[in-house]
Amino acid sequence: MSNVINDHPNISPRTRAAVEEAIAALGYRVNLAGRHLRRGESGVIALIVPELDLGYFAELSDLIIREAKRHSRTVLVHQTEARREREMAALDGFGTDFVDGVLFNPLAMDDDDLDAHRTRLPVVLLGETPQAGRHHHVTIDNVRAAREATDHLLDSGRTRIAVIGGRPPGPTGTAELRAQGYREALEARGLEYDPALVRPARHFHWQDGADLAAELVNGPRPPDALLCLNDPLALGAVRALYDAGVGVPGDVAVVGFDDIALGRYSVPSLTTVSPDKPGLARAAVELLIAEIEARRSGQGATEEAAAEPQAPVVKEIVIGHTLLVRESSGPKG
Amino acid sequence: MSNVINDHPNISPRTRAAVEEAIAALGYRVNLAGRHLRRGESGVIALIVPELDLGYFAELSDLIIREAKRHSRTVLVHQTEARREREMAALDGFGTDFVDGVLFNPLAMDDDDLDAHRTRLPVVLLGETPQAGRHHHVTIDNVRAAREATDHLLDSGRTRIAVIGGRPPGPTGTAELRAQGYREALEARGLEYDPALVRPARHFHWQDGADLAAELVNGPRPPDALLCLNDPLALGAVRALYDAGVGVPGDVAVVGFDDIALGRYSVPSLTTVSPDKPGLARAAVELLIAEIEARRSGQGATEEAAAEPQAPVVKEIVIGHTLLVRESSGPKG
DNA sequence: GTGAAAGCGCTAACAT
DNA sequence: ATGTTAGCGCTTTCAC
Repeated sequence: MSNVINDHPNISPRTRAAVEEAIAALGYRVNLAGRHLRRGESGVIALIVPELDLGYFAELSDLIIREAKRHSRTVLVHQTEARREREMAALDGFGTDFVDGVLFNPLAMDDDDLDAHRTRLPVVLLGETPQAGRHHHVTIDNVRAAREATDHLLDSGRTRIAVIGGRPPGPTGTAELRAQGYREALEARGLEYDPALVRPARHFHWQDGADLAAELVNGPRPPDALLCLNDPLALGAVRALYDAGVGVPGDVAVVGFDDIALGRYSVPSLTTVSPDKPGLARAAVELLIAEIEARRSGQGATEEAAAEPQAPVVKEIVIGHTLLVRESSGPKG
Repeated sequence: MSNVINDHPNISPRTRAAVEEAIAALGYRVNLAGRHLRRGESGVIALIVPELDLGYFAELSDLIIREAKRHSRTVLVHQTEARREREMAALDGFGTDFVDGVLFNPLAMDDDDLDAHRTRLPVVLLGETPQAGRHHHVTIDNVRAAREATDHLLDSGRTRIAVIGGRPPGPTGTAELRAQGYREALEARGLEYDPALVRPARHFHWQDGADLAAELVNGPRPPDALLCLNDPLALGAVRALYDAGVGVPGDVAVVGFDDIALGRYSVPSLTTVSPDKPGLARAAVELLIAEIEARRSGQGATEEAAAEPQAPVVKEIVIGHTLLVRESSGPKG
């Protein structure tokens, strides 16, 4: 069987035709197990995300799967529920064994965890801007996005803006970066930063948004705007405000992040920061595949080069974003 | 290396300990490619669904992945966008090659397609009640569920109930079965069935729900209730009614199907038919794995048995459901 | 330009 | 109870 040679070298047209006919006649299909064993590459990449039903990750997964297919790869999706142990396990454990590389959107693991964690696989990080990463990563400019969203709220006359899902500004993680953008926007106008307005969320789900919004509006000095660090939090908040008889946007404006489809159809429709998801999917898949191929050919190259611990070049790709202004941040009433 | 033998036969405790220590010391991990090639089984099953960001399928996928992991299997998720060609391709094409079996939720393919389609892989169908299936399937009782939902609307004083996403009652597919349940509920009370009230949807998305609801309430004889065949359609409809100044549930009641998380937090919260998703996930995975194992051992058994075209026993498992009554179908105002 | 053969890492059958 | 071995289907190298 010289048929497999088909893929690359030179072959006479007649033989090729004959072989192709035989293939069709016998209904032959390559056995991926054999190929995988021989090549050491399965053609499968893993995508590790917190949770698919957050909307954002469902949409992103879809785009990544399509993009991977364009490159003849299959995608295996793992969910971590944003739990640190599960993120660790997904990077290294069950299900990672026949995968060529990993696209990873960490939520619970921080920079230190990531640095400490040694993986034999190529990894591309999504949605974070890790401080001193050993891995490539692709992300939006979270600080700037949060700052723009906050500016938008300030421009529309809001003065007490709470952050739902925020954590004190710090070097690590999406939440901190967005909180930092928020703080910068306040400082640029000489406004006071009130830590009481920044409320961390554990799960970034509807329920957390609802609970935190209820707490805030029932508190001593209620806010007149909510900067919610993702759309589910924002939609939960909207629901809680409705229950509390608080008008949106009349009494309180609400802004989210991620632009999930539902925000367009909710009542009121949701103002949100929309990352360029197709761009993100494309960049991430291409970066990962490049890394996989680099390592493969890198191995065969110089012995000395192979002795190096890791490729030293870490790429960071910043994806564009847009603030979509919709009903939930309309004029104060 | 006798270590691999570990898995099954008898071995002395001392040797086992020694081998395990060596494994730990060397950081050895089994190579799945080798195992796959040798065993002819990859430990991966495919899950083929229309779209993850419909909420329902994201939640279901999550449950199925968990369930599969309990059985030491990994799940590969494919999306078909409810397009017939992509459903066909997913059953047989790229990405199916290193999979031991398939869980398939068809939307576009009908009974005939399914019967015509020959797959070498074990298949379990989800969410349908195919007429003369060659495959196992697990589903809810769609006729009864739709009938209960319709009864609920009739009980609350509604008289003109439209079906969004419905297709004329017929033997095939979820939509037809639900429409049939709707019709039965009407007939049981001697009410007239008005085909103009049954509106098919192409995509079962928010937008379709919004469009169809708008059409209906702006029509000559607007309905006072909407039976929407999934939750996204229902949420889209709610949004369109709000835009049209129609009160929910005051003027029009809305009911959905599938119980996606968002329906609990929407304004108003959504009455919906809630299938027992964990039960569905469990039954589906167990059925598929049983089938995979049956075929594997079946091959080795009698030569004559292997000559039979297909195992003749097709199992149908019916999963429970509940009607969750929430705000969107409250009293008429 | 084409065919032959070795070997990827594993498991199941067999020999010890 | 343990060690040895053949061979799963593919790709790559090498000989023709």
